[in-house]
Amino acid sequence: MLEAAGREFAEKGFECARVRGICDRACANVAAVNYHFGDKEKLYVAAVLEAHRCGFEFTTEHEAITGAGGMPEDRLRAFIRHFLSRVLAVHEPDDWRHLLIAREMLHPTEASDILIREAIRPRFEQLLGILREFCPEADERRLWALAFSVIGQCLHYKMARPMAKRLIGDEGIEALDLDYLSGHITTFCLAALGRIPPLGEMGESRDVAGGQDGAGVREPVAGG
Amino acid sequence: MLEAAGREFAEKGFECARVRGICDRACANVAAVNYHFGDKEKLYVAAVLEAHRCGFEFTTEHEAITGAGGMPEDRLRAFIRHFLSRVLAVHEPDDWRHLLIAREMLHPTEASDILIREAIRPRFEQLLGILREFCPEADERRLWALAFSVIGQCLHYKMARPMAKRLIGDEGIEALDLDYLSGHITTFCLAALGRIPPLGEMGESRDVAGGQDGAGVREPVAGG
Amino acid sequence: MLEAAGREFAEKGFECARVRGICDRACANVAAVNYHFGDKEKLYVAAVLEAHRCGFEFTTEHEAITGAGGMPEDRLRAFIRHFLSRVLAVHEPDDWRHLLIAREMLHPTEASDILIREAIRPRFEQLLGILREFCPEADERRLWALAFSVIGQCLHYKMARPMAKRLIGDEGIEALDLDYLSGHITTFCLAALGRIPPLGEMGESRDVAGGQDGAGVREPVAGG
Amino acid sequence: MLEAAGREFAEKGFECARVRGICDRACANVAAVNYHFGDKEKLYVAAVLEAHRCGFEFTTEHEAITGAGGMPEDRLRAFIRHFLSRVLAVHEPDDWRHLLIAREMLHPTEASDILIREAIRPRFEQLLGILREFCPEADERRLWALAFSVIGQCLHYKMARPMAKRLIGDEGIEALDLDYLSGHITTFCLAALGRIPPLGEMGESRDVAGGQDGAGVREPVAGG
DNA sequence: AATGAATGAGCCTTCATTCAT
DNA sequence: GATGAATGAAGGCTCATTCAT
Repeated sequence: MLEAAGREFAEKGFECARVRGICDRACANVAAVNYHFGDKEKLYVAAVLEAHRCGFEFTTEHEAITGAGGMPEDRLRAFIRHFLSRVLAVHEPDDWRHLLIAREMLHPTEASDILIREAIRPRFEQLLGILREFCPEADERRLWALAFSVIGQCLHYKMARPMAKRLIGDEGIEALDLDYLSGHITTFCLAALGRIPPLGEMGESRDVAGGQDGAGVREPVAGG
Repeated sequence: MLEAAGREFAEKGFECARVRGICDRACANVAAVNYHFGDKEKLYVAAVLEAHRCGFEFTTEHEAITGAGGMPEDRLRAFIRHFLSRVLAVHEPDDWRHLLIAREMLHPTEASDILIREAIRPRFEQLLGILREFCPEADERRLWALAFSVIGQCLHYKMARPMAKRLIGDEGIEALDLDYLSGHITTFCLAALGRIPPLGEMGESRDVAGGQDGAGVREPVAGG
Repeated sequence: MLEAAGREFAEKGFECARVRGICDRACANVAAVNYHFGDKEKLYVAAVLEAHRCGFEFTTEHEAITGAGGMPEDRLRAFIRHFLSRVLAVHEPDDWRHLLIAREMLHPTEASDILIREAIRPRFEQLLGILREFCPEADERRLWALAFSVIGQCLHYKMARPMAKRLIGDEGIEALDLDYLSGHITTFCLAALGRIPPLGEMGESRDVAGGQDGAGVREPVAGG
Repeated sequence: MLEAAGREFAEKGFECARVRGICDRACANVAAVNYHFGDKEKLYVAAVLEAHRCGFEFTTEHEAITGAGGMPEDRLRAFIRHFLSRVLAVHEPDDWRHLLIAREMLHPTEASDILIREAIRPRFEQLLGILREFCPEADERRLWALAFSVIGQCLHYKMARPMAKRLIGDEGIEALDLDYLSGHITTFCLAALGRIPPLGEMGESRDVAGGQDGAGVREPVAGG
């Protein structure tokens, strides 16, 4: 039931989702949602919170990977890759959870409160923590801007994907896969942060000693 | 009328916008939209194209500013500032145009065709041109990724603003104003591209000799 | 519900019938028709088919009466009387069924397909069969014309009744009741077919030895 | 304008006719009908009366043809042929006048009053007069029934034509053209009235000495 | 005089919700 | 406890009519 609701809400949004559509997916009666959840809106909140549990698992898992015990570069690389993997997963057919959360980011509802508190803010703080290691004396505002620069680059592939697809074509989009993009964004950020030579300054022959995922930080970039 | 429609569509989206709501805003009869535009969908397209005219003016103006005759750094700085100024304008009360275009980016409709062709693609190509000056030997894919890194950082403040507001508070958001953000993003990108010293490597006392807009590229960043 | 719909459709036609009107008659909600039948058109088809069931019963009953085992004269007489009884019933207050079928005859819709196949064509073929006994060597075209002559005389009292009422007055119309008309039309046809002395040639005193229904074939006609 | 209105009303009926459709046909403004006629209904009446003028001409012409100075047989034959020619003309594309009048016969409106008085009743009385010559001693009721038998046979090809087309096919309908049908109906009636040998009693070789139109009364009918 | 613009009533349909079973 | 039937509110759209020009 929550599964069905989540899919419908993720695909069509709250307003355009039809309770009949949800009940059809769940092979349940039309009255079921009102019976079990009282209300379409309450069902939506329930679905978001269901999706959030996944986010919580993600956070936990995330911390295991990007947790405090490692080089900042590695932690940032892991963060970006992990975050990006979720972003790109949105458009896989059965991943309604992240799509639903994405909708919440654009149009927060009351369901967002708990979502932010338990899933999003922890990751955000974690990213701030990583960035603070790069720029220990940066003030809060700078850290925010840096964090949004990281997040923005990743999230863009979720938010503006349909438009991007029109700009560079289906093949173009597919060429920008997880490996390539996580490598690119990590490189971009680390270069900006001065931890690796900047892009555009050196040839494609730059050392590519690698990221955990083979799409390492130092892969060749555009030559200058 | 288009004004009213644009606001309603921008606020609520196509499906949830009510033609009655539009006509109320416009102090017109419910039948007015069908009389003047045929139906709700045609009105939507008309509103998007109306919004696009602004984008077209923007492009023209843009090219004057960021046109080929200057240093790549200056052109990129101008691009980012100009683009960001449009992005941040979205949430001003009477700027429904950019919000509507943002909706189109998430869910392209038939109205997007002309929008992309005449407004978005030219800007995109322009950005690619600027980036190509930084990385003359980069392949297409790299240029795309770079462009999306630039655009993503800017667009994030439109796309995820509600969520960001919850994360860092109203005051936090207001602190990230046009001057600060355009400076930050330009710095971030130029550093990544190796045209300025990277962030995080030097003190806040770095030379800030200036951008045209006073929020110069080389303003102090996070200290190291 | 079908009752209400049938009445409304019969009275006003498909386009002018109002689903609100139907639901009012049926003391049901406006949404009832869409709930039960999908939309107005499907309801119309359902109503026509409901009306058709009566036609089907009629056909069955009809065949029992006019079936092959009898003199052609008797079979034709029975056919005419039976057909005419249905025709004249149209204007009884609660007989929407035949009126609805009459509408279908003027403006066939998709509902007509089954109607023709199961109700109208069998009767038509039956009449052709009867006529063929009178004129065994007639070609198809002649039989069609004969059949339409029979049917046309009967149907006229349904089709053009309002006009006829204005021409000969209410009393005139009422004088042309089932007994009289079935007698007249049968006489007219049989005379034309040569089975009885023609009208206009003999006095009103002609033998009236009777039809099964008392309004026999050979009743006195116009004197000569 | 009346031309346009007449066509639209004839094709679609009063309710389904659209004043915009009428004005489009007439290349006039939407407000024209209300300006010139006050009202859709008043325009309808005007169109019917316009159509009636043709009926009046018809009556005049008719009387010239079927007028008192001739054999009753010839006058009846002329009446049937003339009437039938109008009936069959209904389905020609530009003959909206008769179609409009036909609509009035099914659903008389206030426009019918003058129509009946000046166009229909005279013809009806004329037919009664002809029939009275065949049956001089028949009472009024008998004459009415006879008249309706004549009219009904003719009118059937207007009223039930769509249904007939489905029963006997397009080719069947086309085989029943004016010559054939006027011959058939005249024969049928004259035989019923005893003025010619009945149908079904003699072979196809019967003498066909002719009607004015070559589709004479005595053409071969189905043999017996 | 004649028209383009605008209106309000009304129609069919959809949908979340409720009710009786 | 759970469901199929039914409801009323609301939405988009059409159309004859009116109004200001």
